Amino acid sequence: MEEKDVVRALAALAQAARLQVFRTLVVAGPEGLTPGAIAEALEVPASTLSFHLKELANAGLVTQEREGRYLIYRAAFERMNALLAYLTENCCQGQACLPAARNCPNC
Amino acid sequence: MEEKDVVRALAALAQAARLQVFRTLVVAGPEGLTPGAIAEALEVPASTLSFHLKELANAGLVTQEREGRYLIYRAAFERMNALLAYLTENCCQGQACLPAARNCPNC
DNA sequence: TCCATATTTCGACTATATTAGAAATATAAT
DNA sequence: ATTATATTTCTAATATAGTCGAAATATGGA
Repeated sequence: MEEKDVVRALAALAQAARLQVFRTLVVAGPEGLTPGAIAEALEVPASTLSFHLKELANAGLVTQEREGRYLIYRAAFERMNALLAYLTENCCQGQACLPAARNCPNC
Repeated sequence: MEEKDVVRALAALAQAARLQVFRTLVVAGPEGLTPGAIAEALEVPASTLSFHLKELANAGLVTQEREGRYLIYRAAFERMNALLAYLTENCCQGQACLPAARNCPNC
């Protein structure tokens, strides 16, 4: 992941409303969610949500797919992996800086 | 780490100049660096750098200590750990999303 | 074809962030 | 005391981001 992309991904997550949207999509998992469902869950106007989803999509953190009349947004887990990998490698260099093993039940 | 703090930390890193400053401090390690040294390395005006260091400090990602005539800034590794822990726990839920083990030579 | 629903785009506005020179402050050296 | 160096704070300007109603677009169903 290039530094430019890292900054874009960080910026996409560095906003309360957007972080919530992303977290909601993470919880939803591979099924994804429609903007309508997200808007209802987070009580945010459709046009505002659309703006934030676009930001997340531009950063590569969510994907969009049309399903008939609906759109389905999904968290892009690989991209999030890549972001975490970059931060782990470049922002903790030489330090004991790997909380993952301690904090994640899956490992 | 509270969501509010997570957003602040992400915002602090979500800016090219600041991410570079932070990475430079990470590379410098526990010794830290003076603003003068950082300014020279990154070729950024003193007042601009000062602004960015303050942002990083407000986010808890760097610490400041006075050493005589100089100030020494250091990366706050624990805080970075906490940020990574939050992202790992909350933004990858239930997914194979732990690149740390794969990417870090220390584990 | 016409209507209803889902969602985005547009537009105008407000708010926040970034930049960098100049002035102020802190400390050390002479 | 005075001067020099390191750094921050101030200030004013520019630039970027966020909000949301209204209008536009896309699709499915009657």
